[in-house]
Amino acid sequence: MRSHARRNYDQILQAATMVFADSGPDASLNEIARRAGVGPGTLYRHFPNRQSLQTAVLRERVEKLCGEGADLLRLPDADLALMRWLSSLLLHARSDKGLGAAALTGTTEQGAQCRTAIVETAAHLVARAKDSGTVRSDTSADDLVHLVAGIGLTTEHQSDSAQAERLLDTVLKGIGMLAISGRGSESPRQAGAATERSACGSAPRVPR
Amino acid sequence: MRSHARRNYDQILQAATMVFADSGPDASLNEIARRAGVGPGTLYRHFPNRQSLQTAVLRERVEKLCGEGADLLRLPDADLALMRWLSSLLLHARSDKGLGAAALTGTTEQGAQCRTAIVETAAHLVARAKDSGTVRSDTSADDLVHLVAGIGLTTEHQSDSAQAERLLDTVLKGIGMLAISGRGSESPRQAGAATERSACGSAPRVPR
DNA sequence: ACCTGAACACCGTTCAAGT
DNA sequence: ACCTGAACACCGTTCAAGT
Repeated sequence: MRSHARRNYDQILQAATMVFADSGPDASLNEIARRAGVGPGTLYRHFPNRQSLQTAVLRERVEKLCGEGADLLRLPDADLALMRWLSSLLLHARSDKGLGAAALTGTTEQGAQCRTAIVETAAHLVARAKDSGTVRSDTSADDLVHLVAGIGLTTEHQSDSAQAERLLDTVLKGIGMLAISGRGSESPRQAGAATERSACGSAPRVPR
Repeated sequence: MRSHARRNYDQILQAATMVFADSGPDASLNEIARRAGVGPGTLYRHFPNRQSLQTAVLRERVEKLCGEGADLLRLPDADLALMRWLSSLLLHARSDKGLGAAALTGTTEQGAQCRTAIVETAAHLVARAKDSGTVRSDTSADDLVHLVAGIGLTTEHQSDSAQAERLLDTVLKGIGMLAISGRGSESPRQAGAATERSACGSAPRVPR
């Protein structure tokens, strides 16, 4: 019978992934249960609250995101590494109509756990960018994650990510990156996250 | 009979103000109708959707906020004026558990109207801060409002506003304000929005 | 003509009844 | 002992029935 329960768990997770992708973080839990072919009680037994289901769906993505952060620590340019990772974090926050950002701002135990992993990854990249990069020493990793989550939330209804990337560039300038050239900068092309990313194309992110 | 309808309208608005303050932007519309002593249909007749009720509650506050922005245009220091107004905007966004920010990111006609008024006010202050202040010329008023709304959303569950103000300081630095002293700044007290505001105390914001 | 609340479909959540 | 879906209270929304 244990295998039956396990199968239910997997089906709920699979259904939740689909429904959250369709309808965003506030999707109906009953619909998820319906699509998984189980009763609502079964869903609640496996996932006591909405956020535990959200974070379960996001778990793999968050692990991948943190893994990418660890890889980027090997990149020679500390600033570039942090910049790239924050771009990925923004992509994560904006995924599935703000599901990533919603999980990041949650207050339950599962949400806090998810945020802790992300903030720790950010902290490593930030520390290195302070030491060998241009990032100001008073920069807080937790603040940075909150700012990116905020950008994700405020742009979550936009399908285009252009504005979100522009907002991230402003934040990057705010912590000392992107070579601010002072008042009334005339340079039409700042080396922002957007342009950096497209210029880099599909090149591997970590040198061997 | 028209006066009766008018009285209903006022009672709904008054009830909505109370309930939104208690329960935030997602408060139950039926409860608002109940507290106003009317049926749900009456509420829907006066306010066809949730956002029209939210913006009606916020209308006075938004007008006051825009009025404050117009007053601040008379302040000699253009940077300080923009800084103070963005502090007020953040306060607005965070009010009533994120009601202000929710109205700012909405997609209905009423929400767009509310946002337009705020972005226009921001645009005047930004333009002046570019001309006679330190704000970079590529700064967008719309982006700025989105950033503040994002900070409001990402900190809406926090009763303390300390982090929100810190995040705003980072954004201000990102647009060229707050006298960035370069990499690894050692100065423990940046002249941020938070400290500026408390240092100013209850002094009038506009000189005569 | 304008206003209204009973009624509908749906939601989140629980817990008595099953295996 | 573990699992479950019928049942409950509530939500947003509508529209036939009232004045």
